[in-house]
Amino acid sequence: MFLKGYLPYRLNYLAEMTSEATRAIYRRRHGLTRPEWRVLVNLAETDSLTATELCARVPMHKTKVSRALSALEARGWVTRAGDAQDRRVAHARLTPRGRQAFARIRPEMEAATEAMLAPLSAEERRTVDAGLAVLERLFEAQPTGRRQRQSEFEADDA
Amino acid sequence: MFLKGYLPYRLNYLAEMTSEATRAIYRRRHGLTRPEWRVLVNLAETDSLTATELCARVPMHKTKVSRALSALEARGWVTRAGDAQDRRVAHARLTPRGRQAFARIRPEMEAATEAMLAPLSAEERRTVDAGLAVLERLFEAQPTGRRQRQSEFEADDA
DNA sequence: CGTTGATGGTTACATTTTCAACCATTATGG
DNA sequence: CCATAATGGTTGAAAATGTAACCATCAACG
Repeated sequence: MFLKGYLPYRLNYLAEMTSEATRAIYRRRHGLTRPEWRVLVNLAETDSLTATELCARVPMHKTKVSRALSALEARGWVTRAGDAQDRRVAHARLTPRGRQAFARIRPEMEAATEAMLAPLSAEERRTVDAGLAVLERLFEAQPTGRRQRQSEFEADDA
Repeated sequence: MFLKGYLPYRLNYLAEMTSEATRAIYRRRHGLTRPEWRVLVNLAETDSLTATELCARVPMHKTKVSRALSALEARGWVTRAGDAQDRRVAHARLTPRGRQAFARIRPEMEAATEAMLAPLSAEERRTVDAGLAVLERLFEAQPTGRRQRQSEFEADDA
């Protein structure tokens, strides 16, 4: 059969399934879009990041990052400060309220993920991890045919 | 670290990476959206399907399926015929031109996928397959917490 | 310096997707 | 039968995304 067993299909299906529970949390419960949530996570992990650094880390297209930052700023969760050396760049960082929000949401997200994976044994988790690691190495090792990052790539959740 | 190693993130990243090459084909070369391509695949595999059956197989939200069918019909690749028993349902099937189109596109899609996976050994492919199979079983076995299908779920490519 | 080209980031516009409401038809239950 | 609810499918408006163009600044080089 053409469809089943086809790799991009399988990955997209699983990505969607695993994202469902967490999306409900950041989206419905906290009114965040996916880019906003991802930017929030990355800002919480580091002290401050420019939009370009966020693009590389998130990873997402710069327009999404730009809009996510604007939305989070409007919400009072992020501030942006200009750079002294290079006046093109702006350093974004979480406000205290932003950090509090992240501290509230993060455990909900982790709990939802863990609940979803609860039925898996340690052995099974290793099997999953090994499979994904193979593909990750593939794209790490073979950047050919792949846009030089900052691409309009999309990745869900946290 | 919170972000890396997080399952939905990893799956989405890989889904996006593996979808990139095939998307360029159905989209740029053949002017199809993702829902249209997926509907095309499923209609090519079976003789005829109703929109509801497509929703279950694709799987995608019914509005996407509806619009994909309309687009393919406008393109002359699909026809829809009413049901004798139940006048709400319509059976969609590919026209000869639709089948020809699929026959043209399919090998391109398969070649792109195979080219992408070419660096992987048979052993590595088994590892990938085993990992994905674990997760697939998880969602097969545990339909709890998951909308009763026909959900607005999204899956890429073929 | 002045021109040219790259880079960081935003904005505008077209396309897609989501969400809810909707129509038509069929099932259900007094 | 009649009312109510459920189902198959479509549509419209709002939200999100993709794409390209754009502005400002900086870097390179004559």
